[in-house]
Parts: sequence; structure tokens; C-alpha cells
Amino acid sequence: MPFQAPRGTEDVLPSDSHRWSRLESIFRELSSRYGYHEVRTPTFEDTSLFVRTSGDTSDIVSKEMYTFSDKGGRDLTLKPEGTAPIMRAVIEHNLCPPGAVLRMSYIMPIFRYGRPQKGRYREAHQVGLEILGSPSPAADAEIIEMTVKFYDLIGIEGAEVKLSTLGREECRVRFREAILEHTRSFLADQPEEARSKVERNPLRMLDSKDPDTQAALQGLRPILDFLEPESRANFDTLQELLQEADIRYQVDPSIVRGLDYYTETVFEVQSSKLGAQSSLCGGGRYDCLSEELGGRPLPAVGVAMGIERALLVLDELGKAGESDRPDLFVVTAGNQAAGAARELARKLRSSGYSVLLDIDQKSLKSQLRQADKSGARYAAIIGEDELGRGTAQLRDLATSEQSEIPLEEIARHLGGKA
RNA sequence: GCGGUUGUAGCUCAGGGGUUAGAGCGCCUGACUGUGGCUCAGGAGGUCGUGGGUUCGAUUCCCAUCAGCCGCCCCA
Repeated sequence: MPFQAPRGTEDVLPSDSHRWSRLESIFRELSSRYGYHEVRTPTFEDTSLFVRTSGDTSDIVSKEMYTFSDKGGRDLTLKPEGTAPIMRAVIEHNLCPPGAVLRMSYIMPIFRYGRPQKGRYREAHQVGLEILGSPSPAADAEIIEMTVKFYDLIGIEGAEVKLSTLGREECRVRFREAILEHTRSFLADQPEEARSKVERNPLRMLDSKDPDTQAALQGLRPILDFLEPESRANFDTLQELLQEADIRYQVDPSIVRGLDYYTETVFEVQSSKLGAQSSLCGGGRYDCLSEELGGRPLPAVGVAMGIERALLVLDELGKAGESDRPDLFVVTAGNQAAGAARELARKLRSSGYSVLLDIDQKSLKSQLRQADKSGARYAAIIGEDELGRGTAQLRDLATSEQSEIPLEEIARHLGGKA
């Protein structure tokens, strides 16, 4: 095997690319119904964009970025997430003037250098949504509603949202102190490395899977006890809105999120079918991101949903889906008919039908086998007799019913086409 | 990045220090000459992940490396 795809990357093969297209078109359709417009940003950005926004203590920035310098000496990074580039574009093009609300969607690859595993790749793909310009919990609710709707539409029903809030600056400062205070004796026994990591970002302890860590956190007051009154009110309103929309959710204060720019609302949808990578999507509010990038204050909420992970869950659910079937396979008997067959195929294709044709001059038997394998609904057989009469034998491949009809009438038999 | 585990045909897997490495599925061809799916017959396809080492001899043992998977970590 002289070459193989780089570690942590995948080829999407013709046999299952339809599953990707399906998810993407469902997503596009949903976004447009809610009035979102797609935004596309470059595959790489200035490294400092991510260092500035994700937080330099985050693992993403400190060890998972694909960073390189180009021939002009620019320090660049393959984007490890989508929100910072979008915010950069919004500021750069002044897309969201004061008072405006901007809704955007995206489908993009992201790149993170980590040890690959099921559901964790070095190149991954996500679809996402962002609303900029509104501080209202109604914006949060809209994003969450669309997220749940998306999973519903693709066939992951009853997704349960895990919801929490990180409050604002003051709340987090006090909560961090509370964590450190509460776990002081536990941390004293920990190795230096773990300790310094926790000291940089104590919140990280909350979603640790380590039983000892979890034990040490027993009895800690949840972050919800530290919320500023305004955040508390927003969180309550959000929950009312979710109930109104009939969205299942569960308040889970252990939801943290890996990027440092989140404020207030954070949420995830998880699945037990993903092994160690339990979250299907992650989102939340990032009211300070714009300012961190030098823009004016701009409240915002968004979500990013992993395509590979959604596909993985659909696999587990046994929902592989089917690829599109051609409407017709044109079969020729004898080599005189090849031209007429191509002509017929061309006409029907122009009318929007999906038509297949043997191009290797194979036997009639082989052509019919190909027709069968292709999943085509009909085969049109043209031999010398039919050629003379301007007809074809139209065979229904499921029922084996066959009748001779004029070539011009084939389209009518195939049924309507937009 | 750490710990583990796996790597044999397109796919799922069996095998085993020694002449031409197997199965099922898939693929191709054919079964009296213009008809698919079923059945039957035949066929193509593997440098046994890669590179070293041990050995008279390795795909089988050892080491390294690459890749997948599991857990940690991280998160989409």
C-alpha cells in the first residue's frame, strides 16, 4: 500500500457519500426555513485569531492546532473551530451594525491534532448556526430548537439537550475560587501537571471522568448558585422558552465546553453510542468574543454539530439510508442500437431523469445485470426490431412486466419529474 | 500526548516456522445463440500493513514503524 490517507482523515466513498449529502441538504433546508444564510470562511487563518479567542490554556490551542508558516513567513493555522473565523469575518465586513440581528449557517471542516479514535478525527466536519446581535434568551432558544429539530429530521429522535450556564465574569471568578477551595486537599496530592492544569482552568474538573476527581467534587455547590441575578433570570427565561417549544432538556451543571469564550448559556447533545466521544454537538453564548477580537460589543449564540458523529449514531441506529436510484437503464441488443440508446438517454437526462447506459458493449445479460445492480426502476431494451419501429421494450425491473412502447412515450411511463 | 489492543483477498473472518495461503459475501464469465434478481459451474483478485532481525527457511517468532480500535485526555 504505497499511500494511505493521513492519520485521522477519512475518504468519503461513493458508496456512502449520499449520507453526507442528505445530512447537508437537510441542514440547508432547515437553516433556510429559519432564515439563516450560509457563510464560508477560509480553511486557514492567522494563528493569533485562535490563540486570542479559544484561550491559550485550552488544549485546542496549546497542543491540537495544525500551525505552519507559509513562504511569506505568515503564522497560519488550519481552523480548529468555526466560530472565531466567522466572528472575524463579521467584524471585518461590518456585517452586523448596531441594532441588527444576523443569522448565519455554515458547513465546514475543522482540524485538530489529537490521537484519532472513533468519532474523533484530525479532519472533522461540522454544520453550525450562529445568531449575532441579540442578548435575548429567545436567541438561545431558537438555536437549541433548531439543533433538536435537525437531529429529529435526520433520524436521531428524542435528542436530549444538556443545558447549563456559566454566568458572566464575576460569577465564574467566584465559582473558580469555590472549586479550588473545595478541592484543596485533593489537589495537594495530585501530580504537579494535573494541579497546574486545574489551577489554570478549574472548570475543567467538572466534566472529568476520573472517579477520584468526581469524588473530590462531592458536595460542591453548583455554578448555578453563583449566578448574577441577570444571568439567573436569563437562564430561567430560556427554560420557559424551551418548555414552550416542547424541547426535552436536562440542566446539567457539569457541562463546561472547551473553548474559553463561552458566557452564560452552554449546551450539548450527547449520545451513549459514541464511545468516549459522547457529545454530538456543542454550543452556547459567546457575548465577549467580538470584543476580544477588537470589535464592538456583540452578543451572540451558536452551535456546532459534528457530521461524522451524527453519521456514527445513525449507523448504530441501523439507519444507513439508501442512495438515489436511477430511473432508467438503457439496454441494447446488438450493436446497431447503441446510437439510439445514447440519444434516448440524452433526451431523458435533459428532462431531468437519471439514466444509465452500458458503455462497454457488454452482452445483453450483463447489461441487465448492471441494470439490476444499479437499482434502476426500469430497463429500456432496444434491439434491431425496436430500432426499426422506433420503440423500446420497457421492463419494470421489480415486477418483470414488459411492454413495447414508442421512444417518445418513455418519459411519460417513468412518471413525473420536476 | 499517555496506556492497551488489532492489522491475512473489495468486505467479514479462518489458518499457521517449511512444497501452489483458505472460506463466506461481493465481483467477472457462462448454463444451446434478444432478457436481470434464484440456482449451478467456472474465473479474476493477496509481495498475509511496512521495514528490519532470529532461522537452513517466516505470512507465522522478536523489534521497530505505520494505521485502525478501546480507555485516558480532549471534543465535533
